[in-house]
Amino acid sequence: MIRTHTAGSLRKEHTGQQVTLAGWVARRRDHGGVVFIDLRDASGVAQVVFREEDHAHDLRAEYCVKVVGEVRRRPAGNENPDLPTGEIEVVASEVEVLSESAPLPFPIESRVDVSEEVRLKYRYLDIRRQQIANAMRIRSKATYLTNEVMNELGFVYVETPTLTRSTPEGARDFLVPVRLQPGNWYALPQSPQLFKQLLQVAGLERYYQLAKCYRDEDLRADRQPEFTQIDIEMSFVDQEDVIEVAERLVARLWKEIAGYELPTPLPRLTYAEAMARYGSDKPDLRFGQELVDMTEYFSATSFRVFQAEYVGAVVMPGGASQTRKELDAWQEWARSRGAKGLAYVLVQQDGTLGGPVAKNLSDTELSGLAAKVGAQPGDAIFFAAGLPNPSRDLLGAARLEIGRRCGLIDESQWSFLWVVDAPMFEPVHDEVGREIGWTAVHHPFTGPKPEWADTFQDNPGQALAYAYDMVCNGNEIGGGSIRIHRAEMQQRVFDVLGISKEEAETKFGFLLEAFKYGPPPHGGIAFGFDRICALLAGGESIRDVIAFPKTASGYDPLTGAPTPITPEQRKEAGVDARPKA
RNA sequence: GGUCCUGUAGAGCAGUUUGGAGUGCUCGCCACCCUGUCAAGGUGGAGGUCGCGGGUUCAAGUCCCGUCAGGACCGCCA
Repeated sequence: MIRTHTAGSLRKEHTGQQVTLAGWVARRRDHGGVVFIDLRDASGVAQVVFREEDHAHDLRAEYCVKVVGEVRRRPAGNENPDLPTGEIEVVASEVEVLSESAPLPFPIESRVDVSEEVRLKYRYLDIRRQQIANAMRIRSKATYLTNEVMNELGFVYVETPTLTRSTPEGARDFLVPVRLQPGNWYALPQSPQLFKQLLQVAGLERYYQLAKCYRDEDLRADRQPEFTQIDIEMSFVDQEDVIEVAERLVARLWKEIAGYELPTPLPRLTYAEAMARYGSDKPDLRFGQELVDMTEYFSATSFRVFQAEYVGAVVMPGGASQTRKELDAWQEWARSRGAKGLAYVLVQQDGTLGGPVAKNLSDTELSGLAAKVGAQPGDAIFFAAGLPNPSRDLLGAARLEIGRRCGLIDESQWSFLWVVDAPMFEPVHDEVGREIGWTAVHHPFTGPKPEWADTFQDNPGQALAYAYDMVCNGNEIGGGSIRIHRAEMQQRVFDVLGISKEEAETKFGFLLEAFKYGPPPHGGIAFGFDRICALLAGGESIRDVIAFPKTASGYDPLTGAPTPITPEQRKEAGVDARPKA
């Protein structure tokens, strides 16, 4: 090594030692006769002092330098208690510029926000910033811990192919042309789902992998076209076994990285309960404002809007003092989510009820309303009425918006839970809204809960899946299920989904074939590793914990990918080859 | 596919409502001064395709149309 010490490790115990440091010029404070340089390397920062004969005047921000000097205690009164190395400084006797830096496209040592686009274009500079570097280290630590825990629990790490077969279900595939077989295409895996089940047939019993997954769908703040899952599958288990492994993994990650003791076993909500109380299948339990079911309360109402299959309410504390403009903005907000609007009643300070909806309600309805929904004087009550699912979705979204706007969410808190007993199927609608069949909520290999094993096909809308999602602070961070391992049951699921024997054979034939050879009962779970890291790093976006992320249009500002290909590449790749009929 | 927000010097912004000279702020950059700073300080200076194209107008950063890029959301993501 061209250095003898790292900058951030120097302490007063090193006083008197001759050291050689190597790193970057983080800051320069030039007083003419004396120049201070904050020298940064991966370990931290140390102050280097230059006297006028040392030519430090020409050093600039982010020059890469080697410095030889003597560690000494800072003169009394000049210590910096804010720095770990603040008791000492290095008096430079020699400085060598290892490489110069052009003027920076954005400041590295500063707190100002820089647009993400510029940061991503110069991501290598962005990662020099402490916050991003820290996020990278947190992710690294999470990777090590995951491997540690899974190893301790006896799991076998298996890598599965990233050039594989296109699966017509689910998300859009990224496709890769195959030069050796023009007209045929690989797909990048949306997840290793089928492989991990095959590994159960293979008898490995406990499989895991940090798996890259690829989905060609529109992006969001928490979605990238390529992302990483902690993928886990186990044989001879039921739901409790998978949940226990999942909790041990997550508990270790949060304990070692966030210093948080996971309160295991985690609380559980059924899907139905989560939807009824929070209007979400991934409720954020860090605040209250639960939904109130008002269907019964308004069962005899003469107000047309509330003569609906479902009427629900959510309370906004202090919401009665909103201006007309703010209340109109809520309507606009609801319409932007596809709703007709968001009915509201304002509870005035004297307890009387105001707002356009109030005059449509009877005296009886008005008199008990505030008490029924738990509203105090000064609050606003929002209502949604109509079909249960979209109404609850709207109220659930309103609840989150209320939580954010009213500052009800304690950001220092962690809230974990399981959401279990999700429906197995949901109806498929045609263009005019008629139900024309069923689709799997999870995927077609998800088993029914034991009590639905024999009857799910008779009542697909009611049947519950043997599935579980882990939720943290309103984010689904992992989800899994107990799989179907019997051909007979799988066939009944395909029947419900309207998948013919021939179709199933074409799409999943290799899995069904494998299941002829003594498949063990099995189940598993997959965690969104990027989201977990983002939560642990305290970031808003998973882009913060991905070294080289892409923008919302799938563009990489650094490399410029994706790019056009040359006619030669196009020809050779066989992109335009006609498949044999 | 849809809705909304944003685009002005290397970075972060103001200016756009009510059209009138590229008008301004903070940081950075360059030169000089400065021996105890740590977001150092001081003096001076450079730096602009107001995203791009078109239109209206005597005149457009500002108004209109289109387009591109970034962000957020809906659809989508088994």
